[in-house]
Amino acid sequence: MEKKEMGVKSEDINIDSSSLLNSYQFSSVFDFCEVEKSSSLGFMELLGVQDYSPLLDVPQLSTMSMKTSTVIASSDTGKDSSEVLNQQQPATPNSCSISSASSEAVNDNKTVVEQTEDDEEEKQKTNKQLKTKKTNQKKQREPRFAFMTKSEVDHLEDGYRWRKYGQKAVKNSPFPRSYYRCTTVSCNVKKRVERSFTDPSIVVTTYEGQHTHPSPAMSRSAFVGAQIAPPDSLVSGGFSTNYGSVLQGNYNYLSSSQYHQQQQHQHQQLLFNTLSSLNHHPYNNSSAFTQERKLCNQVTTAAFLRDHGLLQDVVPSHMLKEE
DNA sequence: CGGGTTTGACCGGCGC
DNA sequence: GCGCCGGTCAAACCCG
Repeated sequence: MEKKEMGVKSEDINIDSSSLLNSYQFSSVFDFCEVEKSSSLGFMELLGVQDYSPLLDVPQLSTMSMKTSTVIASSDTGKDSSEVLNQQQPATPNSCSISSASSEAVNDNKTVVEQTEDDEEEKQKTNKQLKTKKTNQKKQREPRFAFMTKSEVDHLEDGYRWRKYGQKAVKNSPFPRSYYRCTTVSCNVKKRVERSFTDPSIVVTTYEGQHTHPSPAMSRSAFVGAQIAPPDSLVSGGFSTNYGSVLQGNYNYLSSSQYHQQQQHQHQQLLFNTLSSLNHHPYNNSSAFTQERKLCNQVTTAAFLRDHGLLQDVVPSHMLKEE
């Protein structure tokens, strides 16, 4: 199948709909998330947007997001819609892109039934068949969140411990894709890491699922006294990433809702750091990039302003006022 | 020796 | 049905 140039075209977005300023800001999220409208709503939740229901009734919004979605999806039609940022090519070489995808039920049924056969090969075959039968029902995917990050290293430190379980060559790309699983037992979060081949300085990290536990770095923090550590300090509790320091603090004794909020905060922090790094992209003098960066900033501003009490303390004012 | 990585094989989904 | 491709498995290997 012929691969089509993908990307968010600025001209596809009706940015003159001033009467829909609020909607426009959200539509930017949709556009930059490069996801379908429905998936974008998951992203709204991620960003802490409580009430986005009015947006569903904005025809222009729907049109815009669907339009973009079509552009993105056109390279590989019929693909699993939950696979949003699995792009052979990034949206545009310089665009920032944060993707989210959601799916309903989770099927992590991987039970392998014990066999009493003596023949090893036969046993393995049978196991595989059973496994196949078990997972016969349409495989459901965990929610996914993708980040495009400008970074020298492929595997970005995010505070969790990962075990690599596979690596595959990516079609049309000289860079392989690595598959990681969270090492914590009973936590089936996965992550995919690949480098954009049109802009090798950008790493696309896709998280699948939600951690069922605090990050080890956080636990250490709690263990040594849970003090707020200076940024970029690993030993004293916080942890830094290649794209900036990620939140630190006490993860012990959190209620589930608090923990959920913390996780959300962490995602937001990752998002923020990603956008920050893109703000200093060397190629950001292109008009297309500037245009999209403006949108990005609006997106973050809009989303962050809706985050009552979580992010205002970490978002520098110049980021909020920029452009 | 335990935990992580590498890598070829395998499997399921999908398009033709 | 066949081939391609993304995702996963698991044996072999590596390393502290």
